Amino acid sequence: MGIIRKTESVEILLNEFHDTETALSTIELIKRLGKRINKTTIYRVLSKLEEDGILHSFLGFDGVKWFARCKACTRSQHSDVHPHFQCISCGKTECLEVKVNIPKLTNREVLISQFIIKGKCNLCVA
Amino acid sequence: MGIIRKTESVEILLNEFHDTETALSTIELIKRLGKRINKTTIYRVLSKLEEDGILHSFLGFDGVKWFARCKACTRSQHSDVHPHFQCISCGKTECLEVKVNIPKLTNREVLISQFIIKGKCNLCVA
DNA sequence: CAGTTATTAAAACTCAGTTGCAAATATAAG
DNA sequence: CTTATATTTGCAACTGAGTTTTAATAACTG
Ligand SMILES: [Mn+2]
Ligand SMILES: [Mn+2]
Ligand SMILES: [Zn+2]
Ligand SMILES: [Zn+2]
Repeated sequence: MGIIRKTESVEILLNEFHDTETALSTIELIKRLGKRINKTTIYRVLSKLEEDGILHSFLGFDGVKWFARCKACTRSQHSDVHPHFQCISCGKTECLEVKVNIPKLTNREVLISQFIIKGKCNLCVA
Repeated sequence: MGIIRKTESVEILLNEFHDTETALSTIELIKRLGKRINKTTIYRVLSKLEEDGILHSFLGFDGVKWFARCKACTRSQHSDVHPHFQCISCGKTECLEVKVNIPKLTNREVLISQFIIKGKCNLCVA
């Protein structure tokens, strides 16, 4: 059950993602918006936006949840299966628009996969 | 600074991994050993064994930490860069002995990567 | 065995995320 | 515009994995 009503919280959160291509962690969003929106609401709106295919999420190396805008997903079809890149220097975390090769596994059914890469981003490589 | 002394805790924990090829979560290990070893000690010994290249770790989809035996790692060289498979039915989590293709990224330095796949294991596919 | 140093248990703590519930507000009906 | 109703929100309390602190204990060294 995704978003039904266009509330202020929904608009504020959508706006954060409107400005940027990079992913945002729940922590960062609470830091930015915690005075305007209760953290419970932030978590709830984010997961509703994910259900609606507007955002997708993944876990960073530290186990914190990150969200990023979807390109072409709907409520029924989530097609954002790309790797994510996390920079150890500046923290920037982004979607990598490349195809993931999921290895052929005999006798196993693959449902979801998550590929996360840690390193130095284009701005932080010396 | 890895393991220096052969203590009972170290032996008990190593023994858990000796029996099995599959990964074990910290949660499962605390459930199994929590009456014999304090959970703090479990966490500490596990991370020391990881430093020594005896175990390697990764985060499951729920953000819980899993550990598995290394094949050919040392303190200085961790070479366990394979995907991990987590079964949604039985919970079994295992190392996949296949090569991961890390996508070529321009202007970025790759340090670590984690690839985790969720699905149904060989025993649970109907 | 005795001295030194690493390791352990226990309890308190941290912190991301969740739950329950009453108050607030968006939306639709009249 | 006003009212009814169902969704959404804020707050406070909670959960649970993992960490920190400190004093006691056990492993190594000679
Ligand atoms: Mn993405
Ligand atoms: Mn493995
Ligand atoms: Zn960077
Ligand atoms: Zn299974």
